[in-house]
Amino acid sequence: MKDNNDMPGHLARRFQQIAVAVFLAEVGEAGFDLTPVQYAALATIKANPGLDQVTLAGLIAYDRTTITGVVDRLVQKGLAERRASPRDRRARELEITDEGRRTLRKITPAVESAQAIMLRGLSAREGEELMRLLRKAIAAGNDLSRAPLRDIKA
Amino acid sequence: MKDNNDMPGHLARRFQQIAVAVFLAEVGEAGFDLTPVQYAALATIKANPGLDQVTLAGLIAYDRTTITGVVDRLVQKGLAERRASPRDRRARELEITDEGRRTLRKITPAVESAQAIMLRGLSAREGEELMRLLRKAIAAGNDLSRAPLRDIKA
DNA sequence: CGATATTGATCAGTATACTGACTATCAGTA
DNA sequence: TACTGATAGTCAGTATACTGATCAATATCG
Repeated sequence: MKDNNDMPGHLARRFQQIAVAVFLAEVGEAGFDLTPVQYAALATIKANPGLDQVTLAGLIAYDRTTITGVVDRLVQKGLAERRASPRDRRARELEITDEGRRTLRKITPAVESAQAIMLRGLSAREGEELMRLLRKAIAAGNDLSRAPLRDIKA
Repeated sequence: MKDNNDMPGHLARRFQQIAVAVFLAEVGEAGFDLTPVQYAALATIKANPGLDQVTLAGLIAYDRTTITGVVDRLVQKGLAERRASPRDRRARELEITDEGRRTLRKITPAVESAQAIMLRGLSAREGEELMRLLRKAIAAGNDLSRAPLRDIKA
């Protein structure tokens, strides 16, 4: 039988598990309580003020049913605001708060240090190559998950 | 600000997400209802008859609190058995059932096809290189998660 | 031997992810 | 305009993962 170590699926799970643990450890040591998912959502809200939840989900490849809870927690922590859209009464517009901006700014060193720690077993060249291969595999499989990455609609 | 695509953590999450979706789709089409996690656990039980839950968790790098539920579901589906250990009354010995063996045998083609689909954007050489780099990064970060990979105790 | 530490398993609580269903709303068309 | 289809958001239910706690049993050491 094939070993676990020959299964890309198993390696994917394991690497992700380590990535999350490292992120939480670094960010926690810096005094913040933010998950990788919450961080990415908050950074994306800041970069795209007023976007709705479906667009946010598409930009970071989250499921639309997951994004509800993530935004709930960002709002509850005072980092983001959710308000009804004036143009589409189904949609909610998302906005980062000043507190959210402050948090993002102060948390950045911890986030970048976490990304480095995840790759600490690899040389700089290998780290680049790993990211290139992941990007390529992900691009080819983007539509295979329920939550594909999507551009902002024109 | 750094793009998501430059963050190994984000790429890890995305690749894993696709890997799980592909696994469930392939296995589902083959007529089985087994998650990647359940599959790995069942295959490991088969390869190590009579092992206890902590050892199982270590062999596939699962958290010990997660393994309880996974084994619950394997038992509930009739694929594995959990019984008290005669040597250590705290421990549960795990055994695969005939039904579990049959399922493993019949599911293998779907599992292997899933592993191929995950890498379909890459050449064979690139796929090998991706796995090598993941293994290397994982080895260096093994102890950073709460559920590190562990050998069977001597 | 007895006190202490460790270990195997489980539980409660929280946070992703997903399936599938549902409501409200909007868009396009006959 | 009425009908149809699509879309935004949410909810209930299930399955990983983790934190931290607890209980029972074993191991270790003075």
